[in-house]
Amino acid sequence: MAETIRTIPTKAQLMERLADSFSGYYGDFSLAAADAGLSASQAKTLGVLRTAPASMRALATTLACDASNITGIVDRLEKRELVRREVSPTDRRVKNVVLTTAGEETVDAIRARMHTTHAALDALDDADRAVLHDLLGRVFCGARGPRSAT
Amino acid sequence: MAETIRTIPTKAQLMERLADSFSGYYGDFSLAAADAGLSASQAKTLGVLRTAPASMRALATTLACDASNITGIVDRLEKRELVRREVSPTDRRVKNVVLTTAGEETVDAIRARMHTTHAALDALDDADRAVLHDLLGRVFCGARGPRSAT
DNA sequence: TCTATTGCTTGAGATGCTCAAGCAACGCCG
DNA sequence: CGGCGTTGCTTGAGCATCTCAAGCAATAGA
Repeated sequence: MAETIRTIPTKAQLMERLADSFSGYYGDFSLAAADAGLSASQAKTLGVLRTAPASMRALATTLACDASNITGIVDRLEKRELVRREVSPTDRRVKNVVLTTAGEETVDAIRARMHTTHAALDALDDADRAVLHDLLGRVFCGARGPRSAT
Repeated sequence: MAETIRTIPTKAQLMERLADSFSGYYGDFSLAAADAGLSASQAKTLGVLRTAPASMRALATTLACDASNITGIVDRLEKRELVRREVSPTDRRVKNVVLTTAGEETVDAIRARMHTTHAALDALDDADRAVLHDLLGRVFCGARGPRSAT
């Protein structure tokens, strides 16, 4: 990989870049979701569940909205059999929302249809992709940096 | 900066990381917007306008939604004097939406209140921030890579 | 047990969103 | 010039999303 020369961005520039990036990603995402006949909120919810099942409460926290909101979204997803409510065995108040097989396929199909994002990622080489994956993990997922060979 | 060792993520892993990252960003963003008394859509619209004024049509394209949708959002933003409609001098059909000073301050205030994101960015050093800024630009803004010193 | 808390749902009211329809301004072409 | 298709925005209908307040069932703690 080449040594690169960059100017250091200010914090405000970086925030603006994040906002622009998010805007671009979200546009691509919601168009892909619409292709699958889903709203952005529904697709976002499916996406969260792709990693692991979650309770209604956990979904509300992750999506930063009121729990009553999740009730309606999950109602509609359940009606389409993309998702299933399962009463928690350890706490009968809790309902765990689980993706059905059709639900998993839908998430994958939506991600596959994000043509703009895919094309952009294709323009990166493996090393850049690795760096991006790592940096995003550290910023948004609280991951530690990779092993350092200093 | 240290030489680092990373494993190469698959495309699917990278897509999932992007989804998680934007989920995290969106949560932080919409909480900050709510602090300012704005919905996520309203705040997103203001954010787009922070870079430059745009016509209703351009906003609809950028936000990947119907133009009639923008009418309502801009109506409400205008009612709060965060935004102004200006008839284009070159095409009287077109209305350019421009941020007021209060609007600019609101965007900046929202970005400043994104504590989770700020804290995460603070954990990066300057070099990492530069790399992140560059990679996001190449993926989502169609920017070319930085000058290479290979 | 009694009580406070937690997880989910319901209903009301505002906003977001898409579609179809409509008006005004533009552009082109005869 | 005059006609005519196109474009930019708005309106209205209909449903989804979202917040808030209220309510019920199950849990946890005293």
